[in-house]
Amino acid sequence: MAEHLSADHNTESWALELLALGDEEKMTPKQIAILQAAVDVFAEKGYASAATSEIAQKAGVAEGTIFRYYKTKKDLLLSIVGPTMSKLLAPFVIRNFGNLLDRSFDSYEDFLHALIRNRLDFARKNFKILQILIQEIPFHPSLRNQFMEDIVSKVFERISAHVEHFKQKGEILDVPAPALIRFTVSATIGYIMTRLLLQPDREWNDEEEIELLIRFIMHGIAADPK
Amino acid sequence: MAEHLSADHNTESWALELLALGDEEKMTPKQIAILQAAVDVFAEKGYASAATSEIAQKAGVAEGTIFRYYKTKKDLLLSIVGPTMSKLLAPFVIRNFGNLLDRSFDSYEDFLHALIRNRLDFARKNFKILQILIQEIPFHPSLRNQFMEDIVSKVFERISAHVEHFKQKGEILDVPAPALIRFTVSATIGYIMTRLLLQPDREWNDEEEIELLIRFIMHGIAADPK
Amino acid sequence: MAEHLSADHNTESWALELLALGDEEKMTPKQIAILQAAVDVFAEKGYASAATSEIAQKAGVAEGTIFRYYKTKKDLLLSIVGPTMSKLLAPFVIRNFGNLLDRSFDSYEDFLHALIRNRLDFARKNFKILQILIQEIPFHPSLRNQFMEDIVSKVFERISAHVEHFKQKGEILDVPAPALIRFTVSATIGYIMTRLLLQPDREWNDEEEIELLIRFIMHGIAADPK
Amino acid sequence: MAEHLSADHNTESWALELLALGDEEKMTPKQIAILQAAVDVFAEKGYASAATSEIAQKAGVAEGTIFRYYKTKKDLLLSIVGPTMSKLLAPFVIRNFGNLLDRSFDSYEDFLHALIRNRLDFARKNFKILQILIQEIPFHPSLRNQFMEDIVSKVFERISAHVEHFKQKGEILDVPAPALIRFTVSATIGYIMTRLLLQPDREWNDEEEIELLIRFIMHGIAADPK
DNA sequence: TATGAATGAGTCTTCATTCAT
DNA sequence: GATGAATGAAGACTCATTCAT
Repeated sequence: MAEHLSADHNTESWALELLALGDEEKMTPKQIAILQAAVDVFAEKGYASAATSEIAQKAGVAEGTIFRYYKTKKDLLLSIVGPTMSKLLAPFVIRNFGNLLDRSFDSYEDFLHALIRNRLDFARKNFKILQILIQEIPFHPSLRNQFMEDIVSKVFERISAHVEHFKQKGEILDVPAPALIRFTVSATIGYIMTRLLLQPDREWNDEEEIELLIRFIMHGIAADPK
Repeated sequence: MAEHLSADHNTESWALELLALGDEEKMTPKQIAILQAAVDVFAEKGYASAATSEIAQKAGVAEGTIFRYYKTKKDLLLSIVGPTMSKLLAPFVIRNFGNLLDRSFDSYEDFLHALIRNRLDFARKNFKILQILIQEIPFHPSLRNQFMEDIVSKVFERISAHVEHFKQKGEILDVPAPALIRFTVSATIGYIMTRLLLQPDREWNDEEEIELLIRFIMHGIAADPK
Repeated sequence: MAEHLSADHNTESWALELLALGDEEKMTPKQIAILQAAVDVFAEKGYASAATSEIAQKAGVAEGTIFRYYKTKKDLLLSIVGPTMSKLLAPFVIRNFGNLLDRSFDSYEDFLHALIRNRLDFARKNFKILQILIQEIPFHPSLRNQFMEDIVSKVFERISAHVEHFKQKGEILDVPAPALIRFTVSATIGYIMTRLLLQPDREWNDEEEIELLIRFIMHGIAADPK
Repeated sequence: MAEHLSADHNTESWALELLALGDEEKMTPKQIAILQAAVDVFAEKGYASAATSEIAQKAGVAEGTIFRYYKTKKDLLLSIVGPTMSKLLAPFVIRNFGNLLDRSFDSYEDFLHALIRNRLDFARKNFKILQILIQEIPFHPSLRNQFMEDIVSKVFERISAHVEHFKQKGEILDVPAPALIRFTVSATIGYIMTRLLLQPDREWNDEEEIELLIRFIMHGIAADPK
């Protein structure tokens, strides 16, 4: 699992291997143009305010062409956010053969480091789509369900395994896992959102910030707890 | 400041005093009905997909009546989220006469406790409006600006004052305030969102959870912090 | 029943009394204009090829106005043909109190005479709508069912009563009623359609033609029927 | 003429001989498939609501292929109903060499019998196309003209010849031929439509029904006219 | 003040037809 | 010949907004 949570340049290579089906392979240039234009317009205007005519124009195709590839505007939305939601989940559901898990990370710090870097890279690469996803989840039951059932519960389950593992090793507090996970994930998401959404133009030294964040998560912000 | 960050029953009393102008005073019953209906429909459908006709129907007024009070649909939106955005900010911008701040909280823990309780109560009371606000901020420059300039920067500035205060007292780590604040706020928002949005139906013991959260923020999740 | 099958100038007065609800009373001038325009365009182009924009234009209203009165184009169609279908049926389902039936007509000829005149007048008055009705019945299950169940079977049932009555009186042949009715109705419809549809411009002496038709129905076309 | 009005198994043999040009000879399998699919879809949906894409799919050809054989959708329609309209007319326009007519039928009853059987068989074989034809005649002037000029007037003319013949023989009433023909044809069409369209699932004894129908046409429905 | 009928621009979607392959 | 991707005009329908009452 260390591999698919690594933050190498090919971070998402596993994803491509796993999810390539239906992705931008086997797609015509026009279809790719439609998808990219749709991502842009959905992100800028929001799904409901996005006009298929504008998407078509940005994609350089006739409006009717969109509907050859996607039966409805909603299909277009789902074909964008659906696979990304799966990719969001992917690194957590990779099968860990044998007891790979045990040897995966030497410490919770290492796990955190890989997790944060990996998801930061993922968010950077899929920024607009994630934006669309977050905006639209409340209004599309299918998305909402997929998110709650697949993402929230499965990610929780997987991280839970790690957390319990390190709890048993005595590395982290023996308190309920949900609270631990919520805290960890909140801090991570908070960093990523500030980094990419709130202050994208600030100069960031990611490595330092992540080290600091991990220190916060592990030891808090209280001074010298002696 | 202790007062306006307290979580008493009258938590928002200061808000009423400060922001009453334009609020539900001096409003006709019809206008109040319109606002309430609009909040419901905006929250359920999203601004763009909300029909003014549905709002009118739910409010029990004629379609045209809405436009007597609000020139456009967008005005209606802004009249809902604008004041709430101010209220979101309010507890942080209350003038602290003299050096009230110094004596406000005995410890950062106390400050955190008041902050979390207060904002949780606020979020609970204004749940739907906050939902609308978060949904619409990306699509309305006026909201976006108000949020970035008023909320983000001013809240940051105020919390920053507290943080520096406790940093000088040697209670918290001498690291850049932005990271400290981001971490604190992320953990707080993460709790509130889980509490109200992701798992509202779970049984929550808020007092215990908040205590645990503060312990996390202060001392992290590592076991045996000696 | 002799009354409502009479062919007086006020032939349809009973219908107005019975079916006035929802008819052109309580309608705004615009709604009436829409209905009339729709009848014209549906009859001329057929339902599927009729454009709501053309109906709006002919009615002198905005296109959106149509949809204030009729949720869909199909609703508009049904609101036109539905009531007419009921009126088509009406003269046959009037309650005949007591044994009114027995005394209604002195002979089958009298009955035929009233029937033909009455339905000819009705067809003349509702020519376009009947045209639309016939065109659209095959493609709208709701119309089809209404037609088969209400019209065909109920009209059959009512005429059947008359036929059996005169059969018992020894006026008409003792053969299965369905064949008798089919024959009578076919001859009647054939006359009406030739009269109004195939050769509307020919000069017609309706009274003579109807007398001849009744003679055919009663005694056939063979010469010297001794 | 007795031949082409007979109801033998090869009833339509004359048609094939006469109208084979442009019919299913010299046609590629694809073209035949297109025609058959078009008949099905036109009959089911109506011409205006039929999608060429659906026809192509049902025919197992590409959408573009249809337009290789038929320049427009309307051409496709006309190529279906046009020849059938001719066939509808055919048995009446066969040249009767010499005075064949005189010896054709011994009686008007015989003529009627052949006519009814023949057209019933024809209608059964061409049910869907006749359905399409009747539906579309009002909306296509070319069809309308062809129908009014070719069918109505020519069929009238031919039958008229028979009628006059039997009138002179003293077999049928000496009243205007149009009324006689209209009556005869109405009764015939009424039977065929009931038989095939209104109650196709009922058990029919065609021979008996036809005999009864002829009796009605010849002698009416009045009991014992002595 | 409040109404709600009326508007018409704008939306998504369909589909006959074309044309490069 | 045969394909099917691409087109774009046209269609049904929605909805924020206006205005006479």
